[in-house]
Amino acid sequence: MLDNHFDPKVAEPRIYNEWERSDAFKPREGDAETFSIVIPPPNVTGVLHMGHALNNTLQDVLCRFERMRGKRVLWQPGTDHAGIATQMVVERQLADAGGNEDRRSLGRDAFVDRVWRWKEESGGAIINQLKRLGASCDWSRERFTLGDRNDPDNQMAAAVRKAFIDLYKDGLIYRDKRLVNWDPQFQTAISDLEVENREIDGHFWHFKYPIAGGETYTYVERDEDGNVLFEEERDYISIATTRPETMLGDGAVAVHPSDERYAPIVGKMVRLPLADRLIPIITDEYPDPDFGSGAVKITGAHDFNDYAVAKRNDLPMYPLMDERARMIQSPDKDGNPVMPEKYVGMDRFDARKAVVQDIGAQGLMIEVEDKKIQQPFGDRSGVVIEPMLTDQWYVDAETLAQPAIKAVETGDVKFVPDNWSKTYFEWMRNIEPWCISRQLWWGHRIPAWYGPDGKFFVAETKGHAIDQAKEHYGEHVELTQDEDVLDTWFSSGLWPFSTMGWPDETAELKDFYPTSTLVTGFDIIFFWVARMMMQGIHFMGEPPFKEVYVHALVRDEKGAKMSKSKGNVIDPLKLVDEYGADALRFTLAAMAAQGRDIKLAESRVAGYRNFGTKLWNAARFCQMNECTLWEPDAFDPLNVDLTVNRWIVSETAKTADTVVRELEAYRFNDAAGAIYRFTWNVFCDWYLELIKPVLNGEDGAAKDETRKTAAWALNQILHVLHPFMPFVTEELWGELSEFGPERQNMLVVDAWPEFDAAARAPDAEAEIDWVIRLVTEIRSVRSDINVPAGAKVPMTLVGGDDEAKARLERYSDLIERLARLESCSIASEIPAGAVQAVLDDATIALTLTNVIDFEAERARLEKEIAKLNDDITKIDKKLSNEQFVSKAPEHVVAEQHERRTDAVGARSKLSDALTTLASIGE
RNA sequence: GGGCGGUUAGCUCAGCGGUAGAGCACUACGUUGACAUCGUAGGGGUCACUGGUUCGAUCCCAGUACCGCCCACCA
Repeated sequence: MLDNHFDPKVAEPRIYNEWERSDAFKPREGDAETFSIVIPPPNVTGVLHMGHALNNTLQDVLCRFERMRGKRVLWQPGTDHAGIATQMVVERQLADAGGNEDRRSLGRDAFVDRVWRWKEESGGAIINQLKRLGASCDWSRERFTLGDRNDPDNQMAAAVRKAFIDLYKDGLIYRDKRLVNWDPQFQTAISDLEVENREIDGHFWHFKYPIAGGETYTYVERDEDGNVLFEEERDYISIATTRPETMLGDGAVAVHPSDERYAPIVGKMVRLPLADRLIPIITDEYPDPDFGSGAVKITGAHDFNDYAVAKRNDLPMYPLMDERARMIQSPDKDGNPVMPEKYVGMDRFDARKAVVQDIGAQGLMIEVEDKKIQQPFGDRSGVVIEPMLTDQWYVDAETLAQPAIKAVETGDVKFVPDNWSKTYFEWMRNIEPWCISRQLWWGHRIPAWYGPDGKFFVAETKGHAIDQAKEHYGEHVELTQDEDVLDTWFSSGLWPFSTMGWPDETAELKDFYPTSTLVTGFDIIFFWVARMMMQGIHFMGEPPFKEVYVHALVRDEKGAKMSKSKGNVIDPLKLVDEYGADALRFTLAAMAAQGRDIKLAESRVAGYRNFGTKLWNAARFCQMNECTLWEPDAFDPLNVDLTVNRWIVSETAKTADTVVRELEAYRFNDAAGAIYRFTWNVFCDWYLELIKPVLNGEDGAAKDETRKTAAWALNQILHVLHPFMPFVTEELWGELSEFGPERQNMLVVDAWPEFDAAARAPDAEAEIDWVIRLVTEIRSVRSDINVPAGAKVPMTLVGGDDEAKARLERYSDLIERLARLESCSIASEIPAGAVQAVLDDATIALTLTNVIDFEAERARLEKEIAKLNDDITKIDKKLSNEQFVSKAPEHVVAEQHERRTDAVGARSKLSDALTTLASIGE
């Protein structure tokens, strides 16, 4: 006998172990259709958050669904080494340890070893957390983006090397010196995507750059019509900046060619204050005459715009800072120092203060404006990014993007919902070269070796590089490997095929690539989806997935992004502890409508926990009534006789169809809603109530059939609900099944129910629907006029067609029970003093002489009548509109007529009742 | 500056050219042998605003107002 509650804490781990032990998550054998998903690999040292919970729940729903449908399902799991993020954690650990150790003092090998140890220590955590959620990944295939460090054949690393070398050979990877986003905290380059622009409070300093030789000019400011607003003699040009320290590296001052204010001095030199160099005033399209003074200082080596201007105009670019953003000396083309000695070694922000002060001291400060300014921050480090001129490795993303764009344009790859393809196109069509080198230690080292003169050789191994070098130099030379590692996303981009054994031609690749679906949040469309598309198409010849289901991001109840600093993080594991994994999963699925974000309210989780309990108790009821003898082969749902059984078979089939349809369209919420409503509002609320008299009655064919049907319907529920609530359904399946020797399998691998169209029984649906409506109507009336819940009253059906009468007779026992009636009968006259309600064209009369509440009854009737009047008025308005009658589709017009007839009929009956009531009341 | 979403019941959200829905919360009643993590009944919405298309608009179109997100080099 089942307990009266399901205890997820005990049952879930046990069930999960059983699944794993039975290899339920491995792709089944055979040649059935395949279905594959690669997991978005979580950071190896990460902790499961709500985003993972949603992402993996949805993947698991799909995998379990398809597995039950008989497909060979591979859900490929694994973790990502997450270069910067992980290195950062370990560096912080060193710092927190309080010793003098840091990354540099440890040295590369020792540090990397430290990170590996941290990975080994914490790397299992997130996997175990995914298991607690119920994720049905094939864990025997777990992969790590860095591979296994003890494996000399490390295939994941081989895949990365091969990808790099092939792209290099194809001219799609190159080395270049250009301005990159430099993170002074981590001392590495980062890609555009890892930069977060934030608006902060800053200042806008206005300086004077004196014209060389003390020359002056007439500065004239005009309005739109050319009228002079302001005019003065100046011996300077006014420039404005939010970053004064960069002025030390200015190469010119630029003005717009059309800017007449500065026309007199274009081509002249200004004296750069502090640095005491002469720089030219040039024209360029870049400056906006309406912004600031219209004159822009050009610091080619520390600003992306200025870099472009400097390149166009062949201006010198002076690097001003080192890797930690401390000011450094830089020579000009004649070898003279550019940086005044006093600033050398200063931090950039200290230098800023010093420059501002020194400019002021020289009387060259015009004003300081407080201003909101956009500043780039490293998304991991949180420090201001410094544009720096460095040598880096780049991927020619533009070339790789073309087929990736085309694949989506042609529909080979579909985004669901489709509007995300716009976001994808927008980015892909404007893609910039992808900087893939990182000055980190944790990652795949770049397979390039340098000769003594800086010439590099890209090769699989050092040996091969040396061979190449020998050919190049004509003699053996010592080579040193590039110090840098690759951007994490370079290896993540290979994930759909590297995890399946690429570059080897494996059976897995043949069977499971391309994958069926990618399930991901929209925040990594650029980072990951785009890169997988580019690399997948390039290396495998076809896109890595057929569909990309993009789900929402989980927010807190107020819609704020969950973040540790806000303290609004809801820990999915706490919810699992409290409500069970099934409840959390169901909540996430039910809320996965295709919007932008999911605001999670804990009350929903509690609600779905209750749903699990409801199901549990329904099963318990079935068990008590011996509805557990399910022998699917021996029972044919199409062959049941009792209307109520034919009805539940029909409703079950309808629901299963809906769930399939909705899941195939990724409408998880609709699928979840359908099975929820069926289970609770149809099976529990009505079917079980309707069959109680049969189950409590005498043994016989009817009881036997009903037991079997109930068991069957419950079984269908367990199957259809399993993808959403795998634990409780598996537990019930185990508890209620009679395990014969031939039925050893668990629900997780059992077959999804197939339904014959013949399972649908419209006549049974109509009949039971009538009973339900009748009972509901009676209950409603009773409640409205305050009939005590325990009071049993006689009911009489007056009027109505033969079918209604027949139904009443057929179900009188049931109706009496469910509506708490003393009796029900059929009469041609309404009994005196009866309370009346209308069902179709029949009148329901309740005789309650002793218990009637006249006032309540009058109020009830008046309200009903008013409502009907309202309806009728609305309908009349429509029907009297010629345009409506002539233009609306026939069935709509007919429906209005029908509704009017019904309403008028009901109104007349209720009006009569009101009149009668008035006469009694007096 | 571009782009994309959102605005529906107290809250969190579905829906969608033809009588506005769910969960939670709320109210009343209820110890009917599955279930109080429950049952029965009920209250609650001019579907942001303004125009347009249409016989008919919460739904389609345009605009407005708020809110949110993404992208972008205004020094």
